[in-house]
Formats: sequence, C-alpha cells, structure tokens
Amino acid sequence: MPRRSLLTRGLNPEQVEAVRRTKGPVLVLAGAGSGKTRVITTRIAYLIEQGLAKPGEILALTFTNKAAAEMRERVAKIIGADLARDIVLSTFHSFCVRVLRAEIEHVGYRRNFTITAESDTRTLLRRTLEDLDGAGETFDAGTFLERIGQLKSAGIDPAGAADTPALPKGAAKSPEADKKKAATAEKYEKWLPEIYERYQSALRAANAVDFDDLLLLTLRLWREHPRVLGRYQKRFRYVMVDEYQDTNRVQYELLLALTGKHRNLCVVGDDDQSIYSWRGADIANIISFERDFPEAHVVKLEQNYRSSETILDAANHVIACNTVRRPKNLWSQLGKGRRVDWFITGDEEQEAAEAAKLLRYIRGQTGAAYRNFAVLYRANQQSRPYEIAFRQANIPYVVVGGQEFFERAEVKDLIAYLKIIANPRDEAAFLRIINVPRRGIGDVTLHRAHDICRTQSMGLGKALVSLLKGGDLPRNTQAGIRQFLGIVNTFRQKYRDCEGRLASVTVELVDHVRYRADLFRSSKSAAQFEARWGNVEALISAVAQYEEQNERPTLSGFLDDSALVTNEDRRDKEERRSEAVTLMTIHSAKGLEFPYVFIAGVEEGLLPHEKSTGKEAIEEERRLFYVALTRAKRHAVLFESMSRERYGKRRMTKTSRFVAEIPEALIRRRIRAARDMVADSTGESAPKPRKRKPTRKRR
DNA sequence: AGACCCAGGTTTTTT
DNA sequence: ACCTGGGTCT
Repeated sequence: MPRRSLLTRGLNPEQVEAVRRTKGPVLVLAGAGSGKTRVITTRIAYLIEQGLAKPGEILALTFTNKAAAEMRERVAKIIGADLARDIVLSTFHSFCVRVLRAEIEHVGYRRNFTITAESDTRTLLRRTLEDLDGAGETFDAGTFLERIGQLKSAGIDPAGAADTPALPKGAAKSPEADKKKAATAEKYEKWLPEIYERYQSALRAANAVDFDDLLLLTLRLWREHPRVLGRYQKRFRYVMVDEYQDTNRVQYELLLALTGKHRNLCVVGDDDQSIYSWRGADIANIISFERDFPEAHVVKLEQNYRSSETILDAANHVIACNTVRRPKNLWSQLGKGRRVDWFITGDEEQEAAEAAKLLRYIRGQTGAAYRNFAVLYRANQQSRPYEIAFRQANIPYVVVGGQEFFERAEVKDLIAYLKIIANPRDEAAFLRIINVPRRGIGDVTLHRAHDICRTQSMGLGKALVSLLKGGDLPRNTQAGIRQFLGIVNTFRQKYRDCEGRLASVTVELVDHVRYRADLFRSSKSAAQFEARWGNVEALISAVAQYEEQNERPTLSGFLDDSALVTNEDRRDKEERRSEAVTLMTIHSAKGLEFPYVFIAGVEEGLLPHEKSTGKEAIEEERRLFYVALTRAKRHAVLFESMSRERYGKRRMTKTSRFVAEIPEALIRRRIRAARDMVADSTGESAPKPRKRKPTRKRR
C-alpha cells in the first residue's frame, strides 16, 4: 500500500497512473505536449519518496545530454539537489561509457580506450579500404560506413552481415542508371562483410570504439559475463527510458538484459514522433512493446497542454493518415485559436521575406518576443534565404546546427594530441597529428610504417621506431619522428602526474608544439587566424571547465565528454534564452515548443523529401510534418514557394501532399505571389502550378 | 607541399 | 550552385 503522496497533485488521472504504476513493465504512450517530462520526473521523485528505491538505484536514460540535464534539474526541484545528484540519469551512450570504463577489459579492450568521432571513423575506413585496392577495386567509404552503421545498430556482427540484405533504396531514374546502381550495390554487398570485419579490427587494434560500439560492447559484455550483468541488474531496480520510440535494436536488447530480473522497466514515448529510423531507430520497439512484455501496463497520455485545438486537430488529421501507428486521440482544452495559415509565394526569397513580414506583423499585434518564433525546415540549406531576409529586416535570429565545435580542424588536431596521449594505440589520432605542425613526416614514411604495422602486426608508434632503427630515412624525417615521440612521451608523463590540473598541462602542450605559430602560418587571413586561435582557446577553457566540474578529472574523462557532447549542450543558458528567432531543422525541434511556428518549404520533394520513397519512408516524413505542427502553441504557419532552386537549377514545385490532409476548415490559404504566376492556380483548394517558366528570374 | 582541376554528390544527424 | 575528395602538375 503506497503512502499518500502529494507529488501527484495537479496531474491528470492518466499521468497519476503512469507515476504510481511502479512495478513491472509500463509503456507510457505520451502524445505530443502531454506532459511527458513531468511524468518521468515525478515518477522518479515518487520512487524515492515511497522508499521504493534509493536515488542510485534508479536509472533514467535519454537520448540527448540536454534532455538528461533538464530532467535532473526538474527532479532536483522536487527532491533537492543532493538526492538528485545520485540518480543515474544520462544518455544511453554516456551510460555505456561509464560501464565500459569500468569493465571493458572483459571484452578485450584496454581501459584507456578512446571514442572515435564519426568523422574520424571515415578516415579510418578509408585507410582500411586502401589496403583492399590491391584487389583492383575502388570504394566509397561513406557507402560502407552507412551500411556498417545500420548493421551495428541492428546488432549484427561482420559474420552476420553476409546474410543480411541491404535496405531497399529509392528507385533510380533510368533503367541504365538502375542497372549500374544494382551492379555497384552488388559489388558493395559482396565486400561488405570483409570490410566491416577489417574496420572493426582496425578500431580494435587502435583500442578505439565508435559510437555504436559503446552500445554494442556493453551488450556483449553483459551477454558474455552474466555475473557482471547480474551486478547491474541488482543495482538498477528501476529503469526508465525517455523517447523510447527512438531506441534501436541494440538499445532495446540492453534494456531487456538489464531489466531481465525485476522487469521494472518504464518506457515513455510516442510512435507518432519517431523520426530517426534512418539512424537505426526501430519503431517496432514501441509498436509491439506488449509482445515483448506481455504483462505490461499501457498508459496513454492524450491530453495536450501545449497547442490550440485547431493546431492539434490539424495535426491529428495529418497523422491519422499513417497506417503503422498506435491509434490515439490527442485533445486540448486551450481553445480553438487561429487557423493554420498557408502562404504561397513565388520563390524562396519571397517566402522568407513574407515570413519576416508576418513575424513583424504578429509582433506588432501581440507584442510577442522574438524567441517565441521558430522557423522549421526539412533541410539545412533552407535556412539561407531566411537568414538573408531576417538580416535585412533586422530580425535577430540564431541558426541551430551547423558545424560542431569539436569538428573544427584545429580542435580536432588538439583532441588528437590528447587522444594519442591517453591511448597510444589510437591510430586515427596518430595519423592526424604526426605531421602537424610539419615535421617532415610525409606520406612515404607513413606508408612504410603502415606496411610494417600490417606485416609485423605492431602499432604505428612501434613501427616508426623500427623505421628509425633501419636508418634509411631522410635526416629531417628521423628528427621529426624523434621529436614527435618525445612530445608524446613527455606529455603522457605530465598528464599522469598533473593531479587533475589538465588545463595547465594542455596550455603547455599547445605551447610546446608551437601550435599557434603553425596556425598563423597556415591561415589565409588575420581574421581566419583569430577565429582558429579562438577555437583553440575555447578548447582549453573547455578543459578547464571540465576540470572544475569533476571531482576526479582525467584525460580520458575529458575526451569522453568531448566525444559525447554536442554544440547544443555547450551553448549556455544565457545564450539559449537569447532574444532571437530560432531557425532549425524539424529534427532538432523535437521536444521543443514555440508560440509561433513557421514551417518552411511545404513542398513535394522537400517535405516529404525526394530521397524518401516507399510507404514507410513517407510515413516517417508525415511524422516529421506532425512533429513540426505540434511544436506550435498558438499559431502554425506553412510556407510554400512555387519555384525553388535546388542543386543549382530552378524548378517549379508542387504543394506537399500533407497540406491536403489538413481539413479545409482548419487552414487558410493565402497567395503572396505575383498575380501572373498564380493565374492558373487560384480558386481550387490545392493549387497545382503548371510547368511554366517562373516570371521572376533569380538574381 | 601546395596549387589547380575535375567529378560526383547533394536529407535528416540525439551520441 | 557548391563543396569535397582525389588526382595531377609544378
């Protein structure tokens, strides 16, 4: 009999049910804006309050650092920061890093393993492929990487890759292209298991793991070492998962293993918001939860606390067109509100200009702040015209996305230094900086070293030493190698002895390799140099920050953080609260809300995207549109251009099929194009621009 | 090592 | 249109 709890005050009956149903598997189907985060945080607090679990016995998994941080903050508000600190609340990946840092030796890696960034993974694979070029083949690394990623998120190893068919790709345009593609695809499929295998051994030899490995190795660890698994099972008596619709096969298996004993697994998600299948998310995990957990309780949260009835109604009608989903009916009590507006303009410049105009108008009418607006789009390239128009109209904006801090060349260089210091075997890191700054160690030397690695199976470092011994290297190359090895050894020692004072050693390292001078030399302008050096300084302060925030800072710890953290996480609160319109992809808008949402480019080819063909893919695109609509609290506005420039060519467009799925009574069509452009498309509810040359030429 | 040119390809990207 | 990677030339 649970003690009386005040925690559930203000929750609706379904939310209360979700909070109090603590035993056994629970699936909370949480529609958009239904107070999902509130339920999870309250549930955590409830478990602790009722004495069902100590904070350290609760594991709550999210997909983003941001979500994890937000959740911890909200739990802390309820139960206090001290208790909240001990809850294991993190992303799947960080959780696995934690496990692996302690246990990875069981599965044949060393404790000081490094995490290979996605971009480095490419380089690594390319090098792997080079060895195969002897077979007279040239391959594109990206293609393999994508397939290997898919296999890995499905939990398939190289051996299993041979009998796994490729996912069907979109149809090619012509029969010849079709045939050619098929031939290429066949070739790739033939080589896939071999290449996957080699890629995996290269990582292994480098004592490095990629993102997928974090999950995969944890699963393997648990499967092969039941006693280790037993410890985790015993410790985590309650497991909760946010955004469950985004879990992939491996994550699902991890959950299954971890909760195998007590089965206290509570997953929260919304199949209608599953938009990451291309990253391996398996919608089957949520669709058929009860098949895997027959004793599961299902709680549906259908009251929406975010959007007006009109917006919700429109969104409901759209999503109802999907066939693969769990039926639900979201409702709202927030009043009818405004109709969805649908603006049709001539081209993308007009579209953005119109958006700017409307934004100003709404601001004038309502006094809404800039941060109450978001422009959402399918593809990043769509931000351009909006940026230009907003700049012209003096509207402050921030573009979410773009190049990640840790992907900048100078940052990667220094990270590579740190990696090679932390993990001497990290070959990718090695190759990246062995000749940065220039030390006269060129391709020839590296290839020779690489050959030694392969024939005598030793690490690059050792291979270089043996090359030195051979004595037939150019003198400056010899000096370069000695110098490089010296730096690495010296700093390995320094980092070991620094007692957590990582930042100051890092400053010393940057000084020692004369990185600043090298940046200056290779920069094309003073401004570029300043920007790059600024990044270096930012990295150093990131080290300093890490050092401050951790009780036992280690180099590996910092590297883990930097591998798992995104730009968005680094952005501080100040910045996030900033008074500006947000421009971002629909994908990155998931979980957010804005009073005014502008959806750009509701056109065939863009939303749904032309690359998404087939029923399943179209349904995912529809979910994307649904996610976009349900971000809006008060007013959703669609923008469509009658012509759009793509890949350098201006083409006429067609209205997105999804627009017609919104009942006419809920939407208002507004033409904002030159009259001669729309002469043949007025009157009907769905305008179909004929094949005509746009009147307005691009400038 | 760096400059230069051509070919290919363009989605989304929690970690 | 634009960027990237790869190859070749200087």
